[in-house]
Amino acid sequence: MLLSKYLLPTLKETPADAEITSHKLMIRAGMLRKVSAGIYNYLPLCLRVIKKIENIVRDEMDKAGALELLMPILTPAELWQESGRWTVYGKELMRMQDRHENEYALGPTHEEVITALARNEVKSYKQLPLCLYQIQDKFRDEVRPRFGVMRSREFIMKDAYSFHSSEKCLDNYYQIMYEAYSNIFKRCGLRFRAVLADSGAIGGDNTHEFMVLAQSGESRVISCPNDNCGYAATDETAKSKIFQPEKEEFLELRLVDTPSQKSIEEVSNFLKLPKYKLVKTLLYKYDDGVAAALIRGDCEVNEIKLKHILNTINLELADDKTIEEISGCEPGYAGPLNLKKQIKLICDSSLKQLTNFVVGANEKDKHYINVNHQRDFKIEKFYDIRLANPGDRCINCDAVLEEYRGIEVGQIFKLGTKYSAKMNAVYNAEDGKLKPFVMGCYGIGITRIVAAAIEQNNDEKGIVWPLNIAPFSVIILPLNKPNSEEFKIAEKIYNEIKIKNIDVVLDDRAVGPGFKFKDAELIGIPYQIIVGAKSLNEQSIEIGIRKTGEKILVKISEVSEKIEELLYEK
RNA sequence: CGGGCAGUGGCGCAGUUGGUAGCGCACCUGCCUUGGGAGCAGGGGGUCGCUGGUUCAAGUCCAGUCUGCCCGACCA
Repeated sequence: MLLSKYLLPTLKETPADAEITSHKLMIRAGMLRKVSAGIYNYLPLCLRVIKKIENIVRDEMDKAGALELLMPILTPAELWQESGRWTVYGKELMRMQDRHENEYALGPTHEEVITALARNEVKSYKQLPLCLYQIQDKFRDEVRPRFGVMRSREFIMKDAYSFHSSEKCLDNYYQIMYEAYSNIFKRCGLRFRAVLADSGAIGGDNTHEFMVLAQSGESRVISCPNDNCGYAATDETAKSKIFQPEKEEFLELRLVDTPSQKSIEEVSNFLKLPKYKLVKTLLYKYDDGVAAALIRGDCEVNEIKLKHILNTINLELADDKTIEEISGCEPGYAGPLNLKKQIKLICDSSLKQLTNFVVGANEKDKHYINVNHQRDFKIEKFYDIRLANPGDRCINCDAVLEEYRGIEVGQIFKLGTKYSAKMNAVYNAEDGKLKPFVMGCYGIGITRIVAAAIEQNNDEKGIVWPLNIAPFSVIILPLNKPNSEEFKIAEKIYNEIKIKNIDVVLDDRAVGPGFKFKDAELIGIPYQIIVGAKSLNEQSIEIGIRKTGEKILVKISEVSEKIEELLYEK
């Protein structure tokens, strides 16, 4: 490839609306241009990276026995209605009508389409297991697209779906996919962790997210530093152990004045009691009802966990009016005793050991002290609704948990029969009976990998591509003007390397050396072949290594050999 | 959806009390230069987001509207 014929609009200045490193660099390096909010042109340099990643993904998917196919982007509403997601998916689903006013959605994921395909085409257990995948544009109408391709409304995703005749077979294949995913991210040169996660709108029980470690990541992961344990989970899912106070002898329940003391902080200071001796009562509205979540004062409620327990997707803290209706008093004094209306109590297990604690009295400016559950109010069951935090202890090995931030680049799910049962996707089992497919699904955000790779691999000069996903492996920089001696040698080296099937680009533009160096560094090509007068006297050129800044002097006659050595032996 | 900010050549920005739309980068032509975004000379490119209003006169003032960005809420 000749750079003079390439579209490479690099910028000296950082665009005003880019916030994170990868977004800035993708724009400056001439990879990305915005078309509309969360919608982008991927310029040629970017597409080369995308294709490299796609090919790694294809290779690993094929090795895992998956078959590539291509489904439509435009999908009919009926399929989404069958699964129930036409309503459940909410506003993120991009919807549209055709001229006959039939409704469609631009696919954000393809469980429905693939399940409908399998329902029609896969009839027998003999055809199972089967895994199909595609690499395709996906649409999600994000509330707030941001950070360039990190959170965009149209993006490229690899989505795979597997069909099995038993849970056991799915478990087995899930493990194969786990390995395939690990290989993919390793080959892309990413530092990542697989963590336990919540399954969100796609559904299913068991799921791992693959997180690329980065400060700019939008996800928070709680992990165990003990390598033998390896526990790691997103903050939505993470469990932990916390400090448990000694049980005390029950003291007499008392109503005390706490004038204008509402928050845990205030009441704790006022009564001179540690926060863990207080119990928070939070009222939540969900679907048509209200529930009270009880948790120790030094802990926070994890709303995702609470959603699962209440089996709802709509959950929000109750407004002041609702609080008054339930507790009979203004917000700040709600408690489990004497509630005006009986509602469901969801009690966190942090209360289990707790004795003689404080709760709101459902009366203005009053709290109860020396409250004990079972004596003063009944708790039928304890749940885990607590947000895990770094500093808590690991549930497996008791080590102190850590926290880091990550970019989610992939997720694998066990769906079970969630979709096949609803959509009546059945096959003939060995015993002659009709059974719904047991399914799994597996996604990778291809374009998000591009951004994640840049987040992890950059310096003050620009991008530093991992070799396997670099748009070009080698860039040749003749430092003199066209038709000079340097240019002729550079062209010769270019032709030599090109026939070896190496991705090489020749910077044959009629610009100064500084310009060429800056661009080569900005776009992050791993190896530069520098052809300049300085070393030419000695019949040598320099090979610059982007990552280290190191320069190796090599005889002109040995350049292509040396390049091969660098590319294939490292 | 709530709060804040902003829309002026491709990009980054300036434009004062209303009075001929400017600068840097990029682009084009020529000369010159080639180990770190060089220099000189010349040049092209704009209905100042849109609609309406005030005014002799609006990028500038007023009203409305659209779009974008940031924070929050939300989120495979």
